[in-house]
Amino acid sequence: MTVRQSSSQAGIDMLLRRLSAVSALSAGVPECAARAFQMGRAVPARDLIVRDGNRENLVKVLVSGFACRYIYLPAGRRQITAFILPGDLCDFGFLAASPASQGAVALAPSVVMVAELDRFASLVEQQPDVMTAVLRCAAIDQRATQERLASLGGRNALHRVGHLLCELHFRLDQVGLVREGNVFELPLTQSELGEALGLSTVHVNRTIQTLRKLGLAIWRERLVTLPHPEALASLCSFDPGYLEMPRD
Amino acid sequence: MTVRQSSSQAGIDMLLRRLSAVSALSAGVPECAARAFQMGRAVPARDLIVRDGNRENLVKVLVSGFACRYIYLPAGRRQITAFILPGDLCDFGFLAASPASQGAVALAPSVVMVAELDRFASLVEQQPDVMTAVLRCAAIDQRATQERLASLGGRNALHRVGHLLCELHFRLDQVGLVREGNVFELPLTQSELGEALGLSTVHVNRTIQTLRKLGLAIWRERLVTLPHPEALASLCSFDPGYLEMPRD
DNA sequence: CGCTCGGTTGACTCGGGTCAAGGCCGGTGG
DNA sequence: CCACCGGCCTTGACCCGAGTCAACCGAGCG
Repeated sequence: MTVRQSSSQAGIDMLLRRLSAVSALSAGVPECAARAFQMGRAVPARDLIVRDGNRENLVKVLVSGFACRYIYLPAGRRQITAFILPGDLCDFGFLAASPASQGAVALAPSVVMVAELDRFASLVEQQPDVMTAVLRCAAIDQRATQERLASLGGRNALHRVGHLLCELHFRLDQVGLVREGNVFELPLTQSELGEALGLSTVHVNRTIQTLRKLGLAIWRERLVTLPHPEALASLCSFDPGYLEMPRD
Repeated sequence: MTVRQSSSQAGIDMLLRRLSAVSALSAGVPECAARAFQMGRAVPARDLIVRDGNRENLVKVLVSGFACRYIYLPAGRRQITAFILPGDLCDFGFLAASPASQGAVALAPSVVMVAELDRFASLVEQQPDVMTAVLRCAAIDQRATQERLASLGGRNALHRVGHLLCELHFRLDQVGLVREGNVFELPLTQSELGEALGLSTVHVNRTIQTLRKLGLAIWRERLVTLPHPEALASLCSFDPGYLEMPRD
């Protein structure tokens, strides 16, 4: 019972951290949100979180772990279109009353928290701030996709990898998941990185090594360290503007 | 006076064509929409339609012509993230009460129709169908971005160009802008195509020629002809699913 | 104990970028 | 009216970043 309580609370906390990074929330939100969402469910690595084309009428939030959205090219190649971090909504299809446009899959053992769409709708009705925040998250998601498009269109391998590391560092920091010394967990394989960046596994590997030799990023045993985040950001011309909402 | 009327009517028509391709609209929509929007304004090629980061509180619809959204890489390279066709909304930033995430610029002489945000809000209040349709357009826009991401990540030049031609053919057809014989206007330079697809101008040129030699696409004098749209679609594995909403 | 998966390395290839030059307009100014 | 100029398209020569193929290593696991 206590376990369920605390586990559920952790999920709500994470969601609130994410939402409040994006717009101010009024005082009643935590309680209302807690009523809308069910307890988190564990999802093993590689398990589907959202099936492509579904119509479940559920709003899903990643509580912990690591996930991604993807689409398949007919050639069999999988293109990762977005990384889903703790606090993030897994899919924004529900906003348009449309089926999920793409699948989402856990890349590491994860916990996912779910709300029925009608319960979420009444949450939003009581707490309009939440709607604003969610729409802003969707807008940021869209911008991040576009930024990655620009990466694939115009940056070389080194800049792509570095830029993505900067993005993940920034986003994880927003929800309090970066440790002392700019260290964070990155439970991805190099091949998955490649699927997101349009690079082969081999080349991702070599690029990581270059970054290590440059002293700009050390990635070992699922842990990434960025010794000089500003230097890396400037090398890859990473500007977090696209991940934030301007304060009014 | 009559000119204003008819010109304004053409804009509303185009918008309605686009919206009703995506979800059913109730009978009152045309009249309400006509009240919300002002008459179209001509925009010469290369002029800005939306300034990056603005907060104009305007909803803009492209009535005729051709436009794109873009972001700049610090290297100076411009990445085109979306093509805006007649009937399309130019920017979805207003949905999140956020500034425009990116600029939009006319690529050909165009006409843009504008609604004040509060007038648009009352249109949406009276006609909730419009909100659904707009959200679906935003969702489709997002999917198209992801599809292009997959193109840059996993397709070669021939497939990228062919796939984009298929997409434009499909979308122009949706709003009635494809002529007999699968001919449509494409007022773009090859360099602009390259900016959207992450290819150099030179290579776009060679690729177009290959498509012509294959008899799959003839592009000359701003006019594109697709002699065998199905053959091109199958070569590039173009599946328009991502541009449609499933019928309920 | 052998198998699979992820990371690492080397050798080779090739798609597409870059540079450079020439041709074809359409616009502009003398 | 013509000369000039700047976009845009086209072509050729050359080069390099990244893909592919192949092999090996270490760790976790049935």
